[in-house]
Amino acid sequence: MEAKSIKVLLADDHEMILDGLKLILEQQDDIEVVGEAYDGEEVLSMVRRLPELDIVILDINMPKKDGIEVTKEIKSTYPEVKVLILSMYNRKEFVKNLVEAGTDGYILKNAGKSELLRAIQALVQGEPYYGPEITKTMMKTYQKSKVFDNPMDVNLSEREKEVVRLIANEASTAEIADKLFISPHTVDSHRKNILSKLDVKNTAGVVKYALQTGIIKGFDL
Amino acid sequence: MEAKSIKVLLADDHEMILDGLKLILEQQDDIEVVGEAYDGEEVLSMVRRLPELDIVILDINMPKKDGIEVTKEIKSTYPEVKVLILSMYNRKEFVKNLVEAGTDGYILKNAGKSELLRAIQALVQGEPYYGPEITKTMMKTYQKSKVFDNPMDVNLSEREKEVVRLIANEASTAEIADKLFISPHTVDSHRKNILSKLDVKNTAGVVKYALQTGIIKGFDL
DNA sequence: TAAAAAATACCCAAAAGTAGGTATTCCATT
DNA sequence: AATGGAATACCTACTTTTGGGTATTTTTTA
Repeated sequence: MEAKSIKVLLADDHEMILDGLKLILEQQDDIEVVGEAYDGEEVLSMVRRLPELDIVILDINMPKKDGIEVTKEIKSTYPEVKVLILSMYNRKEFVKNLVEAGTDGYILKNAGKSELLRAIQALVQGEPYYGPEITKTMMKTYQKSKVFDNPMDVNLSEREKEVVRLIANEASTAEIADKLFISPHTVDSHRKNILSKLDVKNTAGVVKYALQTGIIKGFDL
Repeated sequence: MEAKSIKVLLADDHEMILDGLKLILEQQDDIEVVGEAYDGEEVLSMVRRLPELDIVILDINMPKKDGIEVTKEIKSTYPEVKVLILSMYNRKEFVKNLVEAGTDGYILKNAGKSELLRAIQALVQGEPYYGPEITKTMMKTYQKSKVFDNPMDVNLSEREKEVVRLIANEASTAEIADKLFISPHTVDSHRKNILSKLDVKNTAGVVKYALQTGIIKGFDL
């Protein structure tokens, strides 16, 4: 007999995905969806208000506060609440940051329903769950970066992120300098630092990174 | 009483989304999911094999053949089958191309379950259905482009798409020329044509377009 | 088969980005 | 008080991209 059902909070800014997930989970008689949120801040306020919450299922790219920040805040205040990340992408920096933030699980959206349920079961039993693709990514990264010599933090400063956003919006160095009220020389310096931090070769790499990590949104027609 | 249920074919390369959609639709007693596909070619072969199919629900970004191509092929052979596009993005070129391809409906993934059902109902009654955001996009574009003077086709040729992919993968003009066994001059020409076709200012714009339209995948760590 | 579209290739010049430095100031954390 | 990171700014030099053309060949389509 089921002692009590697993209480889940869902967060995704795509309503349809949210609806779908909800149905998948509600089909299970040992899972109960106790809340839904559309952005990071909403998640946090709901976590505060919901006692006995077992699992929070988070999309990485959410308005207001992204999955990484939300995870950190949840884990610092309610470490017993499990956090499962559901993401479209599989970028090494993501995985790294999320593991550091204290995520308990991470699966891709192109995983199936069965994997989702497996992940949830793992989490309630206190085990972490990382999907096979994620595991592969971690392995690769682990092999390459000899862990010790290069800490290689891919954390851009706020200013750098600002520059990245402008670059991705097709601004030139001169235009960026204008908008930020700084010298073009400085923008150049930022660009150089960004290239080396992200380990990309040129603007193309920066833009790709910006879109993939959600530093800029895929929307803006 | 229901004369007969609406037969739907689902296509999306993200299994979880597929599972979710399936559940949403199967909850409705007048809708029947008669097939699921993970890529464009699969969709086409299923459409051929499934008689009496009413609606195909398509993601734009699919492996092998994208939503636009699939729509065109379906519409040319089976014009009575309704095509509903489900997309993450709302880019004006998308909407334009899809309308031209003969789509019957287009909604965003951040629309809700209710809108999905409404769209399906509209389609079976022979009416087109475009979500509110899409309509807004169309209005905007319509206002700006005085329709007559600039045809402004945003259809990149295959070769151009190849170049775009390489650009987005951080290749320089010289490197692209090498890989494609053509002169750097030619690559330059392609770049220029791409910039003007996409109406973007620089590489950043090209990469953004590539990612947003799925010309390149968000995956490749 | 004629016309249009796509792919190819080149020219010149200007603008922008990349790569290697150095250096100062400000701010936070030890 | 000191170390270190972040932001600022400049220098030289080289590479790449962009913008303005023109032009030939191949492929597609009307």
